[in-house]
Amino acid sequence: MGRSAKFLSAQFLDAALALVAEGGPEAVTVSAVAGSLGAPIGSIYHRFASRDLLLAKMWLRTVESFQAGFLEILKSGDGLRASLYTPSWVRSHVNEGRLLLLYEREYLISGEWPQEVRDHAAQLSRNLDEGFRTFTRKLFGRSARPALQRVIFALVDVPAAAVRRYLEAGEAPPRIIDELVRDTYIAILGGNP
Amino acid sequence: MGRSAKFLSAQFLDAALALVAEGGPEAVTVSAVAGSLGAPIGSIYHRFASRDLLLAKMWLRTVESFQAGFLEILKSGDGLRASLYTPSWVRSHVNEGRLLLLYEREYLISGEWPQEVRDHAAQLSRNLDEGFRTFTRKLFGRSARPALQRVIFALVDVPAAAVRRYLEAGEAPPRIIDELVRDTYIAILGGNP
DNA sequence: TATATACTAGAACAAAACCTCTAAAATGTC
DNA sequence: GACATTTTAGAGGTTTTGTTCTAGTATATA
Repeated sequence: MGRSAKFLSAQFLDAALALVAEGGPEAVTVSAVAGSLGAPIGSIYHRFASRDLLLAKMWLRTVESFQAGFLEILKSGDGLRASLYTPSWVRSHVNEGRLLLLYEREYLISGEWPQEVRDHAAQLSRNLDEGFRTFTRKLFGRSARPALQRVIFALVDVPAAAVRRYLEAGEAPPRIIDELVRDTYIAILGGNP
Repeated sequence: MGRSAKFLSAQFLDAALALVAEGGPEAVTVSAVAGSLGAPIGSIYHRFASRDLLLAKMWLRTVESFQAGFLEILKSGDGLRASLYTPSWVRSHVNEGRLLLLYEREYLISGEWPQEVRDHAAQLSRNLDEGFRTFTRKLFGRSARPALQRVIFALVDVPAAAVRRYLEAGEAPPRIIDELVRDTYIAILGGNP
């Protein structure tokens, strides 16, 4: 049933990820991806209709990987642990961390997104929203909007901020930032009904 | 002493800034900058040796503008007010905020930086470091490294994080984030000798 | 007014990007 | 072994980019 593949889709995504992490989105040219695997350009277009679709798939795969672990903790209701998930995850996923935290999504995939990608992204976004909303309800009772903003700040924005400058420098985030994230979490969400 | 200028350097920088803010660094093509002013390409190269230099000058001008106000407050010793400077500045400088907070510097100007730019950037960086160090000494006595990290977290990283998601969405940061930044500041640096 | 000078104007060029397209290679099924 | 199908292979087209270069234009000063 046909020739067996020499290069898998995942390999192209991995190569693209490494290129983004090292040189930013514009380093991910189709020929650079091919070149870093020793693969021909044709093999990439055989699997991905366009460069944009390759980047989008890479982005979705990475977000999904991050969110899976994050949502699991969030659903357990342990907010403090959820806030520490980002530093922890980033330490074992440096390239992925650089992709998600250093580059704007709209900028990574310019122009119109393919429908398939839009749907997947929308679903991931819904899952995350849902997770935050139920967590917020659990913590504050009825989810008033300022409450949700506090939660997102403490669980997403602050951990990302703590980690970003180290990712930019290409270093692993030091242990001290866990303290900072924890202290901030307690200040923002700690003393709550 | 020669023909009077129809287009000033600052106009090119302004146009480039608007383009970055709207479409990211890759939207800043030389012809796009020229086009948005109705200027010929030659006029740009008459003032800037290369596209990279244009972007670098734009970046330096923006950083300098931000830092001037920030350092003034920092020198006064009012850390809380310094932490609220970022949200405030960003509200009145949306494009500049997007430039500084959304795009990695190394990525904006790819490759080697011209010497002149490196010197200027190094000086700005020294000024900022110096400001943080004296502030930290004032607050903690001898500047131990973890103390400096706390200061940078509370004064730079957290305010930037609070603001970033609104800049990405193209909105002005709401007032509530000032509360969050303030609460975090107090938690991280508030109860100190 | 004449001239030197600062600037505008944009055509032209080389490099690089994305993508297409044709041909060949390799493998499972009859 | 022959065929159908999947995949590799990469040369070539089109578009866009940064940059150069030559020619022309307008102005301050003498």
